[in-house]
Amino acid sequence: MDEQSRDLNCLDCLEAYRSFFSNLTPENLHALQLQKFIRQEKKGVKIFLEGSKPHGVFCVKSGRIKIFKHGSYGREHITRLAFPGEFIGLKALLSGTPYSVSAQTLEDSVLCFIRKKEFFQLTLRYPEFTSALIACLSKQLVDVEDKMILMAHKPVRERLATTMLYLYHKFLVPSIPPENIYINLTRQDLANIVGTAPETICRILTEWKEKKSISIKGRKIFIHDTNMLKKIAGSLP
Amino acid sequence: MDEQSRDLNCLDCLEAYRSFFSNLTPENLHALQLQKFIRQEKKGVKIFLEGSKPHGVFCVKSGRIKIFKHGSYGREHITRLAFPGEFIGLKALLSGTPYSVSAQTLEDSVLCFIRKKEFFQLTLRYPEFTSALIACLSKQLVDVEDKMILMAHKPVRERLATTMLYLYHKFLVPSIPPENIYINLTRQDLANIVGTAPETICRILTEWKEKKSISIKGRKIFIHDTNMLKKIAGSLP
DNA sequence: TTCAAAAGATGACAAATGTCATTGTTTTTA
DNA sequence: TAAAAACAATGACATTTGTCATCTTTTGAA
Repeated sequence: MDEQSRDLNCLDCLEAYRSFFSNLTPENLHALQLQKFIRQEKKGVKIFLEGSKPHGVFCVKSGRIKIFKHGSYGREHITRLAFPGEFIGLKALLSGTPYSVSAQTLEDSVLCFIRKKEFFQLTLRYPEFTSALIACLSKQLVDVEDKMILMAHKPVRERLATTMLYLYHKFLVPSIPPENIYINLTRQDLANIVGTAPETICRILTEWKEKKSISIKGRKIFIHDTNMLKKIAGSLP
Repeated sequence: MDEQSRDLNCLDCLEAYRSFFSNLTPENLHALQLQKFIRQEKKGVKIFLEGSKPHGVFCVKSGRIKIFKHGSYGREHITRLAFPGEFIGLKALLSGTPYSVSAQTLEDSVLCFIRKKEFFQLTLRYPEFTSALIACLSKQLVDVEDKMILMAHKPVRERLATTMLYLYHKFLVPSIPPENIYINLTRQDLANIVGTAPETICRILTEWKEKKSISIKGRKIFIHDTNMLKKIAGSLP
């Protein structure tokens, strides 16, 4: 941990409206606020490794984090990207098992860290905190099951469309007009999310580009026609 | 609910050693025992439907239950099979959302039912019950993520090998010698778990049969050489 | 700003999987 | 137990996706 301080407020994270913290009462939040450490990291830094033991839980303050598993033949399987306001390493901490995944920054990022001991004190002291945790885990379970079905039962094109729509919404920020939002991931990372080869990603993207549904500037992917993607994803008739 | 009684003991379910209940104290178990209803169902009966609201949680006493989602074109995506000692509908109850899946018996089955109100009273009265729930959900999350990676990043042959090994272990019962254990599912159901067409299942099974690693009697699949399957599944070198 | 290294795009071909049709067998139900 | 219905197996062929090679463009570090 390169730098530690306590000068960022948890209320800032609340602004990341998708946060788990939006379930918490101000009292819970204040308790959390007193307990946390700040960790600033450059792009490409590993936060923790598959197999190691968690000593607490992280919350993303800014930046994006890649959560992944090493597969055979040096392949990488990305299980999710973590955005501001989201927990990292919650599962491992709660189940009392080593990390089942690794985490690495995709860009310069700031993380908050709450130590194991203080985290569990919070669960003991604030029952609503525990309820929020259970609701959060159940919700995650529903989401992962949906993703599992998507991966198991749909062709690559459909998986990519669904993934890009999902990412698009995650990248959306109120302060930036939607048409300026872009997905900024390597083709390899996209392939590692969708479960295919980077060449296949390129081909499908080129096809959609020719249909003017998206445009591509280097690594950046701009989405113009979400309805077209929704049709392919099967969420529109 | 066709029949209701209270004459089955939760300790019986403990014998289903894989049960969540093995995490519970005798006191918790006794409390549960007093609260539950019994529901006996024939093969093929729907226990609940995707989109409906949960009024409690089920626990499988005997039989096997198919948990699935309806997809496009009348397809069916099986997310899991529930065996004796396992909960059904826990996610939905805990997250306070409608069922995200449907449940249907694969054979004549007996289920226990604990009503919502009594279930949440248990969580309030017994903190260890809540901890067990959180650990259970976290564990499930790890499992589903593994399954997601399997489905997203592995070819059908590997997915089928992994699935069959998993099912084989689930079907194992101490009272029956392992060589008499068989997987008893339609090719369609297997395909709906693995995410492929039933024809593809048939072809791979025939291939393995010719290699003497399995044998097939009608619908029943006997596994002779688990190591060969483990090799294909990638869990052996 | 420049340049090396990394990443993107694309063609050619191979392999895996899906679809449809047909036939024989097992399972279910009356 | 017999007939009907559902299921399993298999061939032929279409489609999708993966792999390898090559060339171009972008990115990031000096």
